[in-house]
Amino acid sequence: MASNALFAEIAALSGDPARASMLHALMDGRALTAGELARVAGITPQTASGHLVRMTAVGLLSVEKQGRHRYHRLAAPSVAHMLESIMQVATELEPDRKRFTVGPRDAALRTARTCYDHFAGRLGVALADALVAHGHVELTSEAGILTQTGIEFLRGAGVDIEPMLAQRTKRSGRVLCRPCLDWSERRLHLGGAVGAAICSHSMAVGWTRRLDGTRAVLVTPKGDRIFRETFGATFASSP
Amino acid sequence: MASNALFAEIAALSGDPARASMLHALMDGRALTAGELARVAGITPQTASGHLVRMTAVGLLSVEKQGRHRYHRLAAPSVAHMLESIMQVATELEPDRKRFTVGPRDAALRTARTCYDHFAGRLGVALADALVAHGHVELTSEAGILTQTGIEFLRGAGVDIEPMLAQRTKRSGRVLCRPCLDWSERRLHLGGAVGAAICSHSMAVGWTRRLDGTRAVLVTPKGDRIFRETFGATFASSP
DNA sequence: GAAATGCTACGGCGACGACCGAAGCATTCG
DNA sequence: CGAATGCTTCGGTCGTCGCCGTAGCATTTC
Repeated sequence: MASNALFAEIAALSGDPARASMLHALMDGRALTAGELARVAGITPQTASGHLVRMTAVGLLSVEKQGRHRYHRLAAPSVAHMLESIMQVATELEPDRKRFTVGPRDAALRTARTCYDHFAGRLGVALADALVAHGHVELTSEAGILTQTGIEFLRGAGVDIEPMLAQRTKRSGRVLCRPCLDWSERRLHLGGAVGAAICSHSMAVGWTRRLDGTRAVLVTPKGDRIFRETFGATFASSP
Repeated sequence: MASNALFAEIAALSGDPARASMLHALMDGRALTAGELARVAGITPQTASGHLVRMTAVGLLSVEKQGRHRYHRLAAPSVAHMLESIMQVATELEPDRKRFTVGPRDAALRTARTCYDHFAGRLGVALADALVAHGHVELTSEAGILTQTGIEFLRGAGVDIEPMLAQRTKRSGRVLCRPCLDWSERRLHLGGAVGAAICSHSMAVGWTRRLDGTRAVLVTPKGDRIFRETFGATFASSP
């Protein structure tokens, strides 16, 4: 197989601490500037620029020029999925040293955050649990499906699922979706197209909004009511 | 998040050409000796030993001592899944230079091989296609499910699916499974517990057997008949 | 017991690459 | 038009790591 070199290059690009920090910061699906990424990684802009050029050249990142800024984002969902899977291995191999350092910022991240294109943290897990409990979704570590009642439920909640219905399998009338292991909660939550649809709709109608410049997500009072009353999800904003 | 260092270390370990070769060779789920892995990677045993110690220390590999040999294998399915996901990114980013160099060995690999614990290559794709065509499996790039008729079909074919039935979701009576993108065929095939069950059963009853010391798989005449007549899979042993 | 095999620890060499300072291009603002 | 901002390119330094040769330990074989 000739692609061994490319495989190694991709893994090596992900394997430098500074680049890993940048990729991690990009995992919420937003586009960040080179300066922001440099700050996240704790390196100078020159060094960050070099890293970004390399990752873009290989195709891990895509760049969009806007004024004097250059916005970088993950080039494809498969890249996000790869980072997830590496993170999952890291989570499994993590020794028992206390799991994650606790800080104010981390607290917000654990409460609710985005994971590339869907919700994670306690919010993501709570929503997934609620959907499973009501029979709207079935979920295992290998795969998930949105049931017929789930399709109707989401449609009723205003979440646009038409694109997903187009790709659903003929016989089932159900939409397959992807499970995603949350690294802070160590629980499954809802990824894939279904999770993305819920997340983007929540942002669009103001159930949630992004917090400053991080992956953290704020649940608005309106969203809190919807999630509790309509979705039936119970989660506390503080652990 | 404190696990950034571990994330980077895991990716870096996968990112060296020699180590990548070894991990790749281990992706069929078998356990190989340090010497075999050294030969695969094209390095001396001393160097390979160093690599293996490091990967084992972190937890990517597990070792089993047997006489004067030390057998190394991937430590967990999540590691195989991670390697798959990196390979998928590599496949997507591969420039148009002709896909894979053709050689006698490669031809056998493209016909039928194992992918950690299930079938890949034309055999894997053909089996997945046939199961989908008969309504036994539904498959998208995000997830897959084994339908009720699929459960009965596999049971009738003698494939042990009891362990999977134990983890199936209550309401559906269906077993979720994992899709896996084949890097040579660029098509989905059947991974996860369902794919593993089919593969191990095929090996056990002699429908297939491993070819010398590689990932390549030979379909026996008996297996060829079963796959064609019972599964309804059509695939040619030469492209 | 001695030789052979498989693997691992040690030491040194060589190269790749991560990093920053200085300098140069684009873009925006006053 | 200058000044400021954001980013990139270039040169040079330094640390890390992949590699092998030698040597040493375990296990098997004769």
